[in-house]
Amino acid sequence: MKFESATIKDIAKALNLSTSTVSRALRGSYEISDETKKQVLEYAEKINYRPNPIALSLKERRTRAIGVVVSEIANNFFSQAINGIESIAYNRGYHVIITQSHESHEREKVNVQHMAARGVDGLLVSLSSESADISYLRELHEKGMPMVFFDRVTDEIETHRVTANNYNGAFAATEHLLSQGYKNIAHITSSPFLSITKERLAGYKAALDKHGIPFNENLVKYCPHGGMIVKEAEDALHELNAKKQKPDAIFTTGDRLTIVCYGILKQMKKNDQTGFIGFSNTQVADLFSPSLSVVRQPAFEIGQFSIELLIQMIESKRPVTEFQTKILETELVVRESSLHKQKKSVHL
Amino acid sequence: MKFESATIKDIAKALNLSTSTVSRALRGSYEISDETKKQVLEYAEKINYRPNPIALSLKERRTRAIGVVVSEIANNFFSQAINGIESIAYNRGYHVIITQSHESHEREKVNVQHMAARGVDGLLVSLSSESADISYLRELHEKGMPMVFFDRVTDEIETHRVTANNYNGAFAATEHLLSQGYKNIAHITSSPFLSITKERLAGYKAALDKHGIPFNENLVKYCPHGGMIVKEAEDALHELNAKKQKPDAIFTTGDRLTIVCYGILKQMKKNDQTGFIGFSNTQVADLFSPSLSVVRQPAFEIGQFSIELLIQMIESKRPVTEFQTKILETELVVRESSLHKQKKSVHL
DNA sequence: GCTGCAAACGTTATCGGTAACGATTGCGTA
DNA sequence: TACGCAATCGTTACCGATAACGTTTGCAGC
Repeated sequence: MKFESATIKDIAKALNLSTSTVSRALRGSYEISDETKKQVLEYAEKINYRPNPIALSLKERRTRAIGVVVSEIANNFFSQAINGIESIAYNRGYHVIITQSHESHEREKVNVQHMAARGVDGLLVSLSSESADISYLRELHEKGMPMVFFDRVTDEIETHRVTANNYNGAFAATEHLLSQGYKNIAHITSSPFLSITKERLAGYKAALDKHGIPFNENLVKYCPHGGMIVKEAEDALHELNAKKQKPDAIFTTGDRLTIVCYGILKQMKKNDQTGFIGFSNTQVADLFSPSLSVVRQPAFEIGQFSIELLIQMIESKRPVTEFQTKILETELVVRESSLHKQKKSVHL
Repeated sequence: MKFESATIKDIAKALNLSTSTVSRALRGSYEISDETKKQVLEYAEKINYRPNPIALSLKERRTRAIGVVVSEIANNFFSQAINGIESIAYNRGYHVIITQSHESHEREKVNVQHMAARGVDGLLVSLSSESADISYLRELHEKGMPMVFFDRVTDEIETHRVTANNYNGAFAATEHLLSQGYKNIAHITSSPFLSITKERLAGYKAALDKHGIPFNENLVKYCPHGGMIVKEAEDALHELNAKKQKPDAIFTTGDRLTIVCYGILKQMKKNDQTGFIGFSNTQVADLFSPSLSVVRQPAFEIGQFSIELLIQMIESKRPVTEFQTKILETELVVRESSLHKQKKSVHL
């Protein structure tokens, strides 16, 4: 099967004109007489002519398309960020191509290279948890492909970055748990390679430090696939539970990981005894039982900032050399899960 | 900024050959001497040559890209369906371009037409709730664009369709509520234009009929935007609650609408008294309180079937004239929310 | 030596569109 | 009359790749 569309040539033939005359008439060039313009426009309208974007891309070396790589769209943070991206892109005349890495470095690479070859004008990248080697991105960047990192960023490539204030978010969450009287706070987090993991760990440590609690490495558990592999989270929780001094509270990172851990905790019937808070942008935290306290990231705004910066780079005449790192504040939303046991029991 | 890539011309110039020789050498043509082939391949490897897909698309009139339109990716059903689509497309060498209509007919049209113009080889479409007029899709279809409808389908266009068994799913859910002793079952659903709405309503009616309960039109509430506009759901629930004979159970359709309604019901403090079940593919139904009974659709498989059929059409030599409507069974997952009050109180 | 033929490569048209450049026409003016 | 110029349109090159067709070799065979 083949999908055929009217071309400028069809118009030219029908009206006995040259293709360039038709082209100029369609673009309203002053060189074309009003009468010819009218003829061309009317006929184009009649046969529902649409310029072929592929031919245009080839000629103009731009596609007005922007590529996005995230780990999973079935993740509230990313789907909200994508909505932010689209909200701006749409009005600026750009189309958004979404791809998923599923936390696989290989998949990420294939997607990025395919989009690059297909001529996207720029890339918005949130790295997969496996992506230690990003040389392929660096090459692309050196060849002049505009890119902006968001959420999971890297300092190996000099360009714009947009993230939440992961340090502050983690600090606030940890301090909140401390303020509720929890003293033995575990931290379940994603791949240690990720920027967000490091920043959140630093915030967690700093809050402990401020309140004179020594940092205990054994209370930090890494789930490299961020909750995509449930067993990683199960193992983490069971290991924590096997300690002689069990943690009395848990602080998790990552939308998916938070939900998964909370589910496992419920299965273990520990969710009424253990303080719990996590990074999550879920819209149903209120429906959980106990309702779920979260650190909420401004995902929509992160998406908006990212694409603003990207479009700015794309449309810049000169190569951009000054890059900014935009950091947006998170929001601590306290619900039942992180309140102290005594206080919680009032609610239940 | 501009992103430059090596072309066949660069190779030709460097090796003092013509572009066609290079082209043929790269494709391993018998017309090219082994020595030349070796030279070309080595140099291509060295400069990391990748054929320009845009030029190829222009020439070959195919892109190996498939366009998908859904209402929202932040919807468990759709994100799971997309994962199913990708799982097949990836292995068959197709790339997937995802777009969202946000339940807007206009947006859907723009997205589809852009993808068509950009030369996707085929389309996977789940209609927006506003899409009463699909003439633009019919035109595209008549011009030979392969398309498969999934989930929200139409019988105005003769092509493959893939859906869940919405009738059976609704029937089972309603009958289940009846079996729990509920007698006054409300039905909150999406836009009346949608195929899924009609099918589910029919299943609901049939179950009532089977059990001798008269159908009451006032117990059916439509939320045309499927939960995207929360007020629609609020109004529906408040209207139902204002009746002198309040419904004792609610059956909802749509991932988003189900979650939204359940949240409102909780706000109204009615969720412990009202039986509740809804179409949803959420993975956190267990975490809700009371845990949420759902009709689960085989979203991943629906995605897989859809793209299988689409690729089949795309790669068919002759125009396809025999179309199938694939209907996959749903799964009734009973949890606390739909159990009868007495039984439920045991659990709480 | 001439012809025939195959091997190995170059030329050119093509996809659809844009733009630099050329060409033709009519008209005003020296 | 001839020249310049504007108005209006056509020709052609180009973007990157492929493929039909053409061309240049060298060598075998008569």
